[in-house]
Amino acid sequence: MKRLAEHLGLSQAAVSFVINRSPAAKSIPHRTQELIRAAARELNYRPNHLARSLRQQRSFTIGVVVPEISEGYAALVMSGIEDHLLQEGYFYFVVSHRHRNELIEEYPLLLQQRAVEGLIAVDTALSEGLDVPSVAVSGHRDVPGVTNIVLNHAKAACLALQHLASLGHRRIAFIKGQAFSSDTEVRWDAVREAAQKFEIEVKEQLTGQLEGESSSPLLGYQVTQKLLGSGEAFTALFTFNDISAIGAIQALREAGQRVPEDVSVVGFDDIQSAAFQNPALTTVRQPLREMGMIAAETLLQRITAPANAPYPTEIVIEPELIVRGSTARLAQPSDVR
Amino acid sequence: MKRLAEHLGLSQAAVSFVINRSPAAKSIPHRTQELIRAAARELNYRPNHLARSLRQQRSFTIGVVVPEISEGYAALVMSGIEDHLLQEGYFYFVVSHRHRNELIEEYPLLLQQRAVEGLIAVDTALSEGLDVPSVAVSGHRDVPGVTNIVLNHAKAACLALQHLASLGHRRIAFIKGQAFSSDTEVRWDAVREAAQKFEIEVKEQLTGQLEGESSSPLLGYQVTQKLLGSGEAFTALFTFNDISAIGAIQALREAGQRVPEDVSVVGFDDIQSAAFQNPALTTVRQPLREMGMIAAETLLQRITAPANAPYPTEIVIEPELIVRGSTARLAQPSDVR
DNA sequence: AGAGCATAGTAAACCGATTTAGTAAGAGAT
DNA sequence: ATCTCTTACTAAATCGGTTTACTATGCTCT
Repeated sequence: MKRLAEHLGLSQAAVSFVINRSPAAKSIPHRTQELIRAAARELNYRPNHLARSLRQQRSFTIGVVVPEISEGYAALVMSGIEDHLLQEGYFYFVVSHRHRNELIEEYPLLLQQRAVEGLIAVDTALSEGLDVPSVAVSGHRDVPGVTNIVLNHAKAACLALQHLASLGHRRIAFIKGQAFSSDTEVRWDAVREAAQKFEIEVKEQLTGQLEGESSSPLLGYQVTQKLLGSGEAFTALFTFNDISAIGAIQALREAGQRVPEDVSVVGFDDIQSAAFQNPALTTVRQPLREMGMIAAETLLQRITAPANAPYPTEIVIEPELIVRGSTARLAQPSDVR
Repeated sequence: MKRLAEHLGLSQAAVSFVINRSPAAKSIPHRTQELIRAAARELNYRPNHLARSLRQQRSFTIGVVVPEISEGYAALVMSGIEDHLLQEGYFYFVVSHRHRNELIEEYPLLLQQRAVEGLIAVDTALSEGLDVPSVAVSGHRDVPGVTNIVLNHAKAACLALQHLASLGHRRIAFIKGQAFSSDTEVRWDAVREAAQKFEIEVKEQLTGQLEGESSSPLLGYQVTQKLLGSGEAFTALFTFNDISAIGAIQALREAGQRVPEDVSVVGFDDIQSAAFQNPALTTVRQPLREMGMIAAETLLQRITAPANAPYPTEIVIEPELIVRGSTARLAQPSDVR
């Protein structure tokens, strides 16, 4: 920019006014403005965003914290976030912590050092004391300064169990999420409540839990093998997510159970490949992309709002049941009394 | 930092020397250093990364350009990139262009404005005239300043066709990638060459092409329907990627063909869910995560190397054939003469 | 005593922009 | 002729650090 100003024989200030169409530019005649713009184009001038951010104390950058990138869940949310963010002229940093606690603590601080104007945490518990507005997708802890975007888990559980109950299922097995997943606890509470409502017994031996960091179908496969080995019969299985449902179906098949004839399976999330499984997965759809978009939108609103303006602490998203081929009516009720 | 210096009764320079452990700090006695560090900890001082980047002309930031985030392909590569980058203290911006040309042009410029020290383009053609070192994953155009990371497509095609040929298949259908995908052309050339080698005829009516922006199995489903409608019989299908293979299998089934008994299907990529399809997908594995890591590693090496140092223009990655359940020996040779 | 050197710092320039406060020149009003 | 107002800018401060060049003090050696 210094070169530009010199080349034009003007001051940097004048150039800056014109380039930024700042109100101060009104005192600069049209002809000069044209000259400046032409020169900028000719010299291929692009303002240095760092310098601008430093001076204006506006970086137009936000930080996104996710557990890991490969996961269908985070990728979908990110794609929604990105959609809204780039459209509004913001860029974002992504960091993934792989559930390592020291990283979960450290990354938000590092991001703030990099002058992000806000944070979006996906399936990650944010600690207190952040200096910037934050949004937590699937956040359930009540942290000052954080807006939680949560699914209506009560409804989600009802949709799934109602569907299974209406097909005649009473002996239902469940797969809970990993302990570190934010939704695990809330969803499990919702499931138990819904089960009570539909008078379905939740048996200890028929509840498994995903274990392990990765998000591979293998985890669901292993838990399902355990459930099958418990000796308790079941005619339906409600899994924590679609990925584990895929593994579960594999395990059921290998044990000689047909899906959905012998065992119905309901997944969760509705990831892209859910529709193209064989059989296609019946699942509780979380609108992950939309949740990402809403997260970004909410965050930007909070960033541009006055510092002490009130903000929502929770935004509830409605789930939807997508019925496909992995659930079917129970042929002969197993629950004969 | 100004506050810190005042609070200590020292100059900013002294504080800076100590905080950064710069060589100039050697003239500052241990006791004072301790004092400074203690105060920094106490006041919870965190240096402003923008200011630092501006002065040092080092942002420790790189830009990653991808077609879209939801795709399994890009997500896997990104996860490899992230792994290496964060470990080395770099952060990165992600932008996705969704195959819109003006964005493909514009984003690298915007990223450079944001002072990225390098670019990684995933399945995206970089234009010439970039000011920073760049790496293109699956880049095939020869652009000055760009290191291409490419799969050995010749080998990939051989692996797949050799496998099919050894199972007795001669009438093989092919699904090419979308025109905008960087690998499409190179891979297709490799396939034709390999076909010649194994004396397999590549018939016009038995070659389809994916069409459409999205990366859903639906695309593969539609192309396969066309292939089935062509009237030409085939006993094997080699698809452009696993996603389309999944759709293809669906279409084959609906047309009454069993996989693998009637038609063998070979996919490409080996995405996570490939192993958990039913039947599990035989596929040519691209080590996408490793490719991402290598891309990041190469880029950082180039960034820290002297400006005019020589750099690799191409790094070739070897594919691997993963045989699973979607391919089988041909029961009765269809190619009776 | 004076030169030479190490020690312990500091003042000020600098990175590349934005922004505030101010100025010089000319026009119009009185 | 002088005052005021507008026009068309400019000088310099600023953002928050890093870095270069320099200084003041004390010690050692001859």
